Amino acid sequence: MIRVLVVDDHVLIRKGIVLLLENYKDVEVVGEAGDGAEAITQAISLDPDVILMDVSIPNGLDGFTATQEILKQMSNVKIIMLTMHNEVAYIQKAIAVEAHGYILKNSQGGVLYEAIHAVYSGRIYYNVGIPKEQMNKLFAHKGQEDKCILTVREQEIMRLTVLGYTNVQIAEQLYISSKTVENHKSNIMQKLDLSNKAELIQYGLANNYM
Amino acid sequence: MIRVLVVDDHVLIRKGIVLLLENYKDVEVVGEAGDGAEAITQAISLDPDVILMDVSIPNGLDGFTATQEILKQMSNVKIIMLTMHNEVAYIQKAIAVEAHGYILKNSQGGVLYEAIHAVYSGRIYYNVGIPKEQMNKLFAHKGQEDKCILTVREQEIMRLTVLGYTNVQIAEQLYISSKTVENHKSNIMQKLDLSNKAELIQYGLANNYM
DNA sequence: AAGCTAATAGTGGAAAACCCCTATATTTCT
DNA sequence: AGAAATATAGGGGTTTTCCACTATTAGCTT
Repeated sequence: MIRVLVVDDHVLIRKGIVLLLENYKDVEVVGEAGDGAEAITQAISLDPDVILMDVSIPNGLDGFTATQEILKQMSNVKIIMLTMHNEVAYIQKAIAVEAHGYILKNSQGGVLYEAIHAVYSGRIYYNVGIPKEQMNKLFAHKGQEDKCILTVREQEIMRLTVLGYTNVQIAEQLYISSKTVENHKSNIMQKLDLSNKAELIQYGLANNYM
Repeated sequence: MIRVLVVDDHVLIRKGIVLLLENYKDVEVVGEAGDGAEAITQAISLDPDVILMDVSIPNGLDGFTATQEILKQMSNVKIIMLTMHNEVAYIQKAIAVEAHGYILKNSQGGVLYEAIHAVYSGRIYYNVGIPKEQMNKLFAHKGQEDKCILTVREQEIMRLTVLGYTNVQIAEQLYISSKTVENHKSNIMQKLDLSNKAELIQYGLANNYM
């Protein structure tokens, strides 16, 4: 029996996935979580074999950060990232936090089952829509590129910027000064070598910061 | 028995929803579709009682457009929009295309069942996280805004705006003055009853002006 | 202890956006 | 022919960005 914890902020989707998993006789859903913080406490108290972790869960603590936290405290659990996006930036991030699996929400149901079995028996299972050579390159460059990736705060700024909020509106939402927002923005631009706002927005859109 | 068609591009989520629905004895899932075009053909051939329609389905034909098309050809079917976003612009759009229901993916499972029953028996079911007065205003303004369709030029301005270009950059691309761009923008905002840039951008993103 | 990074906040000036108007030529609808 | 919609452009004033700096604090790393 593989004991699974399901993490997704959308109740409907989470319940759906749980039902889907309950079809399999050797899989048991032992718990559910709706955000990153809950995921961490549930992981510790339930000690599941596998965690299905949605990437874009709310309340600051995203799926990657939660994954990192959990793996820091529990070395035995296997974590599969679950997302709608097959953007390279996400996959890179998943590799960086050493997630054991990565599958897309528009996979067939069988893929989910396969992934659970694969990571449970110690394998790495990345089912993504990008060429194998590129995947290998990503794994090879592991460790290098977590320095060219945005911090959690920067990601949040990026997201809100893409959504068209002004610096002042972003500042209000995050309880910081609009000047700080400005600074984060220019740091992001420097990190990603972007030279104007349009490029920033388009990078954000391409990498699904929405 | 209420015959339901489920439309969502993410296979995993779709299967999950189907399983969720199959728990209810008076609901029968008669079909599934993964994009707008498929939704339309399935709707016509299966003649379901209720369609659960995800908003952000790919391949150009989004959930709203598909809904409009289907309702144009079949007056009896009830359509519930299903989305992650409770943005006003989305809800407005749902009202404009005369969807019978609108629920969020992070609703409880029971909400889905309630919604299906409500629309099946002829009621309107909008379960959204915004105040009632605002909802009423949105419904009151209905009819005004289905003629509020953007002109070709306005759509172009919208697209470039969403992509983060400044007024001057847009002006250069279209060989017009930046003042004209400004005017188009404010016309768009007036037409769509949007009060700031963030709403404009989010409307644009929601409606795939990218 | 020294150094690094992330997050915070500021100054000050130039550029751009935003807002509320007016105005004109063209096309399209009635 | 007259009215309405579309696309164009500008004036003038207020607010916001953008840019190039400086600076402080907290939390790591070595």
